Amino acid sequence: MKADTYHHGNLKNELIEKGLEYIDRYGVESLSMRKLAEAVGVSSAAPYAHFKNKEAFLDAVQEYVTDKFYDALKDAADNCKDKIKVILEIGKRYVMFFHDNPLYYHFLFTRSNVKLNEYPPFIFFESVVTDVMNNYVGKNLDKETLRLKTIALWAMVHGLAQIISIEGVVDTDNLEKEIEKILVSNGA
Amino acid sequence: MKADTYHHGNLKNELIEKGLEYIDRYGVESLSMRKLAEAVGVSSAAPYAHFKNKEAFLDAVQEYVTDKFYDALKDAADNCKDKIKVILEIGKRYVMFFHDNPLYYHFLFTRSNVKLNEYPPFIFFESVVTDVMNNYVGKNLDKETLRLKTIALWAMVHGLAQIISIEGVVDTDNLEKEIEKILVSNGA
DNA sequence: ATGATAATCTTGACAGTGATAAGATTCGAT
DNA sequence: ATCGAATCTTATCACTGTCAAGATTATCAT
Repeated sequence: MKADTYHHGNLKNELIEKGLEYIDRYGVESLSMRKLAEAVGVSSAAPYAHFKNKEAFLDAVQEYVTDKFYDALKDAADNCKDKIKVILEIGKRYVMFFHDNPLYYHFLFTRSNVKLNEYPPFIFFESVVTDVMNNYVGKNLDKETLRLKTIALWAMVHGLAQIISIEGVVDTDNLEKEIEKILVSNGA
Repeated sequence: MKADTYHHGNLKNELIEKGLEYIDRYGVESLSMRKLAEAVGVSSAAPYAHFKNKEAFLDAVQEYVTDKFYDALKDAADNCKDKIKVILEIGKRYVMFFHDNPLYYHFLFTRSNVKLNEYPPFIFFESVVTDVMNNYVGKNLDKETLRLKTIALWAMVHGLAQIISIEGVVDTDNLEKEIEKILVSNGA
């Protein structure tokens, strides 16, 4: 082997990104470590120097996508001047994120290692809801009610994301407006 | 081979039921056609007389579970005398169905062949919502609003099922009561 | 009943998969 | 420059989905 290429140099990251590309295009099921290794130009056992097994590799990709997802929600919140509408904007971005990358949804939420209470996007969402409810909406809700409200909102947005991104119930003409209508009509 | 056992007799159904058992216990990922064949007492290629491939087999199992799911929702509606509360009761049963069998959820909704508009449980749900809104709740909603309302309700219940069954946000002490509170606080 | 045809099941094989062990190559700190 | 650690290759294993060929049984017209 040539000295130049024996050590790849950036294998770990490149595997993650190539893996995500595959998942986005073909879904997790059709992803194999060997094909991935070949696509990156490395032998089939090389990835196992960086990841204990396929499961651990997928965990890493999942974390990578979760970061993107989190950033998207945060960006939606940051770019919303009217604080009253911030929950709605996050909800729209949530749905659109998976609408743009339908295969992400299954990949992210099919893997059973998500504990919502420790899930950064949810924690962020909860803090926003709390903030908005306490400081911008008149009502002063108690902790319990606030939590139930948060869960209900998250559930609706989450369910909506699946329905729209994967099962195509809503026609895509005016998708964002349509999403808004649905969310608003149910307390977002 | 002994004459008595060469023809299994009920292989197709038994494969489906054994397969479901596996999925319920260990998840789809760890299900292999060969193990399944062995568990049922048949050679590894036998299943392919009944199913074109693994995909087609899983489709059959999925249909089988979907029927159970549909029956559960229908049963919840039938056993509810107070028509005003029927949506709530369906929602509770929906969530509980997957709470009792968490691995069903991923199996059912991970497979990307569900089109909500042709999905019997959803069609049933939509008809119930329409009926209740038109005949038991005072409001006379137009078709468009009704449809958005239905989608929002379904999305919330659907999202809630995932959150509760898999991600364990709500403690299980008074689960049904808790679900009720969440749904009621958001228009169910 | 007999025989033909179809349905069902077995055996044996193939390529592809995740994973590991043993060894080769290179990097980095000393 | 050297030695240990990190990284990569080669070879191999058990397992998987699936198919082709043939064996066995069921079905049904005659």
